[in-house]
Amino acid sequence: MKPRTTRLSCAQCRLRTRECFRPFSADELGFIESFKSGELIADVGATILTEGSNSAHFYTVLDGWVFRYKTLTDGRRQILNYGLPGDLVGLQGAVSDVMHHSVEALTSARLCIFSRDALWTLYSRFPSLSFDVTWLASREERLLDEQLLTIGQRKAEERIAFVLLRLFRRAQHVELAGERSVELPLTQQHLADTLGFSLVHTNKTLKRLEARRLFRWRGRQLTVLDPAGLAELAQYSEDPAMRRPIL
Amino acid sequence: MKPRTTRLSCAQCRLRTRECFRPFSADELGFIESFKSGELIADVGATILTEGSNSAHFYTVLDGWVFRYKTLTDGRRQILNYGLPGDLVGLQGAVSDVMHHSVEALTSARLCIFSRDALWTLYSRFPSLSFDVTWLASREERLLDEQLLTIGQRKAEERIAFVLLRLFRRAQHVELAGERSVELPLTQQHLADTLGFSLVHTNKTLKRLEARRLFRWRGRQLTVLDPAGLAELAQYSEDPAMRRPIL
DNA sequence: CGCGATTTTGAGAGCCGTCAAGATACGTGG
DNA sequence: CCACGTATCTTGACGGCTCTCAAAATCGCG
Repeated sequence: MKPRTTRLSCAQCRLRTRECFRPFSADELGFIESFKSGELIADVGATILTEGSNSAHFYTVLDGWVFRYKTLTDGRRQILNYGLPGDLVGLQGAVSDVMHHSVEALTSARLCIFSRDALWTLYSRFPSLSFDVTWLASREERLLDEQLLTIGQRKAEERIAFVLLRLFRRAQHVELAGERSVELPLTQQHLADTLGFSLVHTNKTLKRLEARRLFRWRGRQLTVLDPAGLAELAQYSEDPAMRRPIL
Repeated sequence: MKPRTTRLSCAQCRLRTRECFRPFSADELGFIESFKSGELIADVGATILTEGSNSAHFYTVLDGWVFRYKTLTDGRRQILNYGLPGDLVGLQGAVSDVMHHSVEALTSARLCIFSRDALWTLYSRFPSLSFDVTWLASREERLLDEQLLTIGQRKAEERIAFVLLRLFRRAQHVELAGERSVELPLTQQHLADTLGFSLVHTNKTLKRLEARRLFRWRGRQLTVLDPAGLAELAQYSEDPAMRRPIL
């Protein structure tokens, strides 16, 4: 009988069984297995990667939520994006030398650790996985493009509608959300720092939208009451569900 | 608006001789050569890629400036980033299926055409070039992160300082700018759509900065009078010059 | 029950958008 | 070479969106 390890083999990884991820060959799984150098458990608020440092690792989120952010010297903080299970974080630091943003755990989180040095081996031996990495980078870019459009051009109510609906759909896709509701681990301060608004203005806009019965957000529970209305307000276009890669 | 195509060997490509790009092996050059399926000449204002379409190609900018943008249904436009010689555009459409942004020529431009189908061959046969593609995607992500911080958190004067200095440095890096000045092909409307400001407010802020003698922008010529002052205002950190890849 | 974190609400100030009009630059045809 | 039209830039006035400051209410947790 095998000794019980703290880490699951990739083939048994509960994440991979979810419908939203593409299946992998035994070869691929074997390599990823060897590529993986452990798991990281991060408590709420723990800093996973720090801007300006050069990390030896990058990660796949296995469990929980994290977020990427940048700050200015006087403390202003911009949240760039959120990481949910299946998302890759820290690739940028692995490809270039220095991290240009920080990553923090929004909930307690479990991450799969990859060594940066091993990335080159992946590229030389597994074209399919290399392509996956590029796919993931390209998806991140798309999310950033959308966020830039949101912050640059959408008005307050549209911004909130867009960001909440986007997070809801992303959570749904990885089976973290039900048909109408999701447990959102954000505070209004997080949302404000995502939108580029002050906390006060975020709160007032949120209340106005709730009064319009588009959604209800109490405690950690976000309930989407009128998905179509939200989508119309935000000019949110649903993207076709497809099975995506994961490292 | 009608595209013409020509052909030029990659080994002789004048872009590659510039110091800012990494050297390539004969093998790599040979493959890129076969990978290249022609050149596209785009006139000022020509649309190179369209959001929602699925393009069969992606491109490297050889000459001129282009920009990526997204729009809302009522015409609001967010410029996401600019493409200068050496930059890759349209990779996202090649990796996923549909383009999620549009690309337009800011000046008349010449682009190297790559067939999307050939991307897979590149990944299976040239790990080094695959890694380059990922490097380029990661660099684009970094620029978007910065822009998100700029639009979300920086104030009007800081935003303009940051964007102008960033464009100036990028142009310098590819030898499009001199020690103190560059020919910027943007209108104030482009800048406004980049910053998320109205044209009027952009103009007034621009005048205020010129009055502080940080730069002068007359006609198409931008002259940086006080780089250190600009950098401090914008909290712009120079990144070390390094030789970067190009496809 | 008490404390810190988070949320909520009000008031006043200021940044930024819209509207409008004029000025300047540039290309084209007469 | 000038006239004219279009694109771009500039400036002023005014309204509104968003910020800051402040304080109270609520929640989460030991």
